[in-house]
Amino acid sequence: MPELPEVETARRGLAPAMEGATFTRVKINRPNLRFPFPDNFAVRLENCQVREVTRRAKYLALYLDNEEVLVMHLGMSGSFHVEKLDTENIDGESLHHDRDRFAIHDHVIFYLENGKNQFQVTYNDPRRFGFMDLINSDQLANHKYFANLGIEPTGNSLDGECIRDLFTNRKAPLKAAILDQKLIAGLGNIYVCEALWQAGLSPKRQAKTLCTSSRVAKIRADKLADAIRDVIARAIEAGGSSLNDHRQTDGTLGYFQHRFNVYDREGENCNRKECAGNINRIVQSGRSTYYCGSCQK
DNA sequence: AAGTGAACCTGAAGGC
DNA sequence: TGCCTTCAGGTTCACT
Repeated sequence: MPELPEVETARRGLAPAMEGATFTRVKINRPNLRFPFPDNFAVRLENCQVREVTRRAKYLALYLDNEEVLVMHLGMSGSFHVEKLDTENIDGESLHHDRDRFAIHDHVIFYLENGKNQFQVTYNDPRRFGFMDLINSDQLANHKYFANLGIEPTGNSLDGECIRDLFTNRKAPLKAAILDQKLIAGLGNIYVCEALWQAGLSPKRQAKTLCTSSRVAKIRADKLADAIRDVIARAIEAGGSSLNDHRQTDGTLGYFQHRFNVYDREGENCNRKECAGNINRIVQSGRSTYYCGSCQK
């Protein structure tokens, strides 16, 4: 699931429960996710206080008071569920309708308290492509997870000039270039398709075609940068997209999926006003690309 | 070096 | 009803 907006949504759900709170107990229900848990994972966390819950690209990084950082990636199907444990809601009528059914995939349970409240944070991940690791904070920036990450598509730093720098001499299709985490970090298959539609650019066009000195190339690069920032910002605002089981940490659904213009809309009409085309599905680098062949050039 | 496709794992959906 | 195939939000590794 989780592309940058979903991870940011998870971060915003975790922060109120975890920042300033201390791990009282950590329970792992299997020896590994995508990778084995680091040695003594639970013991190293217990009694640590969380200073800050941060996000970089699709990674969550929780800074702890012992100078370690809990790094977590949600893979394809990871999600968190936060429950406040209080006297009136001992058994927490969960908003997760199918929690029981998926409880076998509750691989990690964090218990925390902040002197006032107690929280249970459950990590669920059916496909187990996610992972967790503990890294010293002074090694974080140079760690393999983070060292090669590209620019963050949030804020205003990603602009047309930046895209032209990144895509210079790139022969790969534009779709593949935008998906490359070493160039721009955080976009996944859905939001790449959406951003390309919004910019009116074909996913099949070579990335370097936005880098010529022509006026039209510069305009295209500007439009693409604007579209990427806008799609990501709107998706974060909407609480991410909920496909299948994906929910926000309080169990409610994100709703950005109701605004998809191309993703998973094969055969349907293009949503652009003056466009009479419909949405095609092709496979690029082994993954589905959805786009309008009429208005994306 | 850069680009492509398979692999990792489980569940849902569709065809027969 | 069941069995089979295909596909899914990500990343990494092996290969051209």
